[in-house]
Amino acid sequence: MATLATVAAAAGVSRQTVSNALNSPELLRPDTLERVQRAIERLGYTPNRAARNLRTRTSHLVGLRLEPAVEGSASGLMDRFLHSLVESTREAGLHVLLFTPEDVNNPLDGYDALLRSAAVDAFVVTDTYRGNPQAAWLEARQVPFVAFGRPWEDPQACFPWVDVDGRAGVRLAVDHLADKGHERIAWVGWQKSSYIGEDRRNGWLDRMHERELPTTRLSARGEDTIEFGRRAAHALLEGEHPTAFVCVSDTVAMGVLQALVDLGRRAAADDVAVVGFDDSLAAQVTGLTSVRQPLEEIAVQIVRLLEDRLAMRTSDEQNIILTPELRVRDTS
Amino acid sequence: MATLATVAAAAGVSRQTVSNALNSPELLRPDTLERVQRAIERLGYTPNRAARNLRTRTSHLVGLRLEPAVEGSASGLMDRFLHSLVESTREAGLHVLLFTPEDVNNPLDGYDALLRSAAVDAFVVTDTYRGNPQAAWLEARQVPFVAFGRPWEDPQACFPWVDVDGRAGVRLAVDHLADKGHERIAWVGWQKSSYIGEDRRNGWLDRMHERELPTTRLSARGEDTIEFGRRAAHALLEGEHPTAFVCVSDTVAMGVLQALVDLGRRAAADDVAVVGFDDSLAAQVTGLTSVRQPLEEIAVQIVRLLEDRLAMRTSDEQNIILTPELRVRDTS
DNA sequence: GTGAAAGCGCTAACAA
DNA sequence: TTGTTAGCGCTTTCAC
Repeated sequence: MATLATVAAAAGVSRQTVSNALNSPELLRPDTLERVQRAIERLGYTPNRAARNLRTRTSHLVGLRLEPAVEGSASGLMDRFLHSLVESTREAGLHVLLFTPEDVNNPLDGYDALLRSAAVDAFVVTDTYRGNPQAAWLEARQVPFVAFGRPWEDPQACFPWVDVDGRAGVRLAVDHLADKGHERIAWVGWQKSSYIGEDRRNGWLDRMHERELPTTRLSARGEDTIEFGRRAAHALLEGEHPTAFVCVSDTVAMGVLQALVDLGRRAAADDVAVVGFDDSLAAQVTGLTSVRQPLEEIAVQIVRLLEDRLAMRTSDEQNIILTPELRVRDTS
Repeated sequence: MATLATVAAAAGVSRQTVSNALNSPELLRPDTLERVQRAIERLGYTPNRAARNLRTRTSHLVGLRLEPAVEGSASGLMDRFLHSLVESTREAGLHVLLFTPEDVNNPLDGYDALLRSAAVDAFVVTDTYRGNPQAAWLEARQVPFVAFGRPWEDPQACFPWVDVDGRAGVRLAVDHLADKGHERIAWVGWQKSSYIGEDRRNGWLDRMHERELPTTRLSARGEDTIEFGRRAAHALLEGEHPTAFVCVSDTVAMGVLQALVDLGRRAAADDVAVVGFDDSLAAQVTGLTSVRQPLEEIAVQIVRLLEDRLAMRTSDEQNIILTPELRVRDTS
């Protein structure tokens, strides 16, 4: 395997000159540079990562803790997000290193070991929906990181994060349905304890009030399960006869769709309309209209903030909220 | 940050002794070992990865090239697989490093750079459905790797791989349906050019013949899209009136389900039964019976083979075929 | 603009 | 059983 020394010998220069050709090419005289570059090319030389890491005390690796996917939940956002993130990190000269905790219930598990062994330079923190002790922990240790998800329980918390404006997403959904003439638009959401759930629900409330549409007894709250969506839809349909449903998630929306099948009705623009949230594969495949998170853009912004942080630049705006878009399909 | 030297000084031993305490504890006298371990504990010492990597010429990193997820396709297996893989690698003291190619159409892109920079020790190759030039390329360079997916186009190819017995999976589906009394069981599959598609289809053929059930004009082939599934189901229902469909994928199965809705019929055990393949989130969420790939076990076996390979052990059996199971739900 | 020297933190080989 | 020496491949510093 070629090393700096090999290349230097081949090009008839010293090792440092080769190193400079790679890291500060502007220091070399053009002809020397080209001679070195040809030698590098010819020998297929690539700098050894371990040596470079040891010397520079960086790894160009970003850690990401993979949380267990929930079976039976429609979303599966991680796949799309991961791909975008790996793509963005590549363009920034970084790589993504995955890890899982030994103890899933300990939100800090796994971070410490990677950090102490200097295996990663930074983290991307994604599991912020349950609160983010990781963020506080990392912040306290001055570890560079960017969160996907904002610190709901502590809005004052000062660290870089990127999040989606769920509220705006649901507003889009309500507008879409109201524009189609729907007036009795129901909300099927998560429990009050969920910050994200309440944020999305507020989008529904906002717009319904702005458009002077009724909301009384048109809202249901429960778990993120199909079964809950189904039960909620049955109850709502029996009571206030909504003509449309906006759901906090695709999973819940799938339950609503099932309820309509139970009743021999169709989820469609001309009967009962249904809108989900996440634009999961299940939504794409069943023709469910859904709010789509801009995961690609989120990844780009996360990496941008990460680069700022790694370069010790303080970004002017280190909290970014992106607006989702509505993917209209058969069910609305 | 604590180093070997720090710990050695704290414990009153030499650096090498600390190193041995970590890597060959059996060499130390119990009391020395304990003294060193206490110092390690007290100082919160973890060996520096870069230094260790440089010295041992290993990184304990496994590269995985992330292929773009196909929008509109139901499967989304990668999420589940990745999680299992990361879990298994953790237990083996390895980590997963993700990368994407700059040029998606070049199946080799990305491997070379990681290899030459000694950034990874090995690869897990997953995109074998299009043939596997990567495998040949890696094999030629004696790079340790294990493939998820067998070398269909070159069964003689000699490298470690783990795959799922799609044929057996479909046999399970046919058995299940035939046991329920179905006789006219249709196949909706991929084009003849797909090895995986043909393998699965053979499972259908096998069992149908063994049970002396008809197959003539009960088979359709096409792309992996919902639209194809829908069209195929319409055509088959008009012609040979099948009472059940076995599909090569959940995506296609979703199309079949839509066709049934079009015709005002129900996908259910007592009307037209439908079985998919992959046990995607879409299947879980729509109640589609589906063949589930044992991704967790696949990951375990891949890591086992990887460890063998990295330890230069030649495994007795380096090709492993695992049998999927049937997840029975509402549609059958 | 180029080269020589030093050392990042670790482990393999050997000496004590 | 423990310690000493050397060096993995690179970059940083400083002299030329």
